[in-house]
Amino acid sequence: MLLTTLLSDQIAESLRDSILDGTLAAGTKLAEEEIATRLGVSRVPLREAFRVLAGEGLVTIEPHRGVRVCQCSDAELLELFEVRAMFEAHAAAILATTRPLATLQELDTMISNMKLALKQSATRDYLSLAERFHDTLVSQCGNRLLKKLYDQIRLNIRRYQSVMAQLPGSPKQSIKEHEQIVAAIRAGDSDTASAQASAHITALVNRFEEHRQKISKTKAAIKL
Amino acid sequence: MLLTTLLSDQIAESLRDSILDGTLAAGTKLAEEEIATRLGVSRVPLREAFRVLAGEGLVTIEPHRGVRVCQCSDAELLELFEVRAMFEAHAAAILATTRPLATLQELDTMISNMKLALKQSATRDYLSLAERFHDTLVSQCGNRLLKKLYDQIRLNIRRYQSVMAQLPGSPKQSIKEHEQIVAAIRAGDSDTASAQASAHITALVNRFEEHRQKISKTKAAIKL
DNA sequence: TAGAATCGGATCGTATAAGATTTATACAAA
DNA sequence: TTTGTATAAATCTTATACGATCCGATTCTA
Repeated sequence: MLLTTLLSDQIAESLRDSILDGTLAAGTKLAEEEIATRLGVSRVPLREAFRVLAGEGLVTIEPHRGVRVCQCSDAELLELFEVRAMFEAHAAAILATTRPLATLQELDTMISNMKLALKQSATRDYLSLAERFHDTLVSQCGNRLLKKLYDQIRLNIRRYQSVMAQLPGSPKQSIKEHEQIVAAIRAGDSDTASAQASAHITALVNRFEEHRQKISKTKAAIKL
Repeated sequence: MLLTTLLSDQIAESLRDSILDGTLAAGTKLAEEEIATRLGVSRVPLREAFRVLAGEGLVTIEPHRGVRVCQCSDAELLELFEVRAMFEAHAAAILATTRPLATLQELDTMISNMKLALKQSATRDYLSLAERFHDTLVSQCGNRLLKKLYDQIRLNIRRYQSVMAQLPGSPKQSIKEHEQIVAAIRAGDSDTASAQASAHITALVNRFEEHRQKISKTKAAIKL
């Protein structure tokens, strides 16, 4: 059999997918024996895959206790978003100085399509486009290390995508924010571009915070 | 509570140290058999250690071809410094809003000691203090994820510390820059604090760039 | 009931072997 | 000399088995 990709990488990918889509929920224990037999692989590549996932911050390895899917607290989630805001703000600032025409057109097209999706109530397409918008921002800034670290952040955020998607958002306002970012980049205004990019994420976090407070109040009411 | 450390982690630490201090130079191949026997361990934990180091960006794993110490190009080194500048600028901006008294005093003390070390021509102490200054900046900003990613960046930069330390720098100017960062933080001026922190790194990069150009000119002259 | 000893289960590390891929070497052909 | 191919060697990858070690829980003891 011709093996082009390493088995350990295939295992990592498989487990990563399961963690990101929620099949393996936070806190789930990943028992070596069980998963090895389930995937039909041996312990050696599986343990290597665990190390990769641990490096990505998706699982934690506790010596002699096993591997668990990371449990991300609300505080850590906020830290995640703060770092994400920093990355996107920096990327936007760089783009405002380089102003690559192709990228700007690409961003314009995405915003147009977002408007279209919104008009057709295609929420799924809309969210997909929004995600691609932000990825493009960072991908095109020219710093590959920046992108690499950003991808790692996004990996962890993606686990909470379903939660974030259900927030009572205002798509119209969101689209406007995207347009403001692109406008600032096109104008070559680094400061404004980074400020807008940062504010865009902050707005998302604020909505999450409000939602979380409602939830905790509801829980408190139930307890009474 | 973790009573024992995993052998794979000990191996990773050992190899990491050797890479950082230059014992294992960039491009060196890390043959499984050879290193396993040299360290007196078996290959399973060694392979796990390789995965950890790969996640830290210190080695690259080429399927069926082995593991090599990463070769960092000049362009990648510049990217590294740009990202580092972003991190420190962001940390400084946060500190300017929180202004923790203890941290400010700590930074003051470090600068005093830097002046002292400079007066005594204790270059080693001076560089060590400068490094701690920057670490403190990021450690005290309150975002642990930020610090975690920053540490990873620093790990890679540390490999080139000996090169950077030999640059014809101006310690007096450097100390002045540190003072300006602290002053901006104390004044609660986020924008200035981040700008100063960023400029401080940019100054370092500029010195590196000038030095690199001299080197390449020298090499070109030799070839003629 | 509190603390110590014990036991089961899972993880960790080693050793060994077979399968797969790359690299080296030798040799023939252009 | 260069190019291409076939074989061999070396190394990496994966599988499997076994013992050692550690954690958690249960049981025993005072």
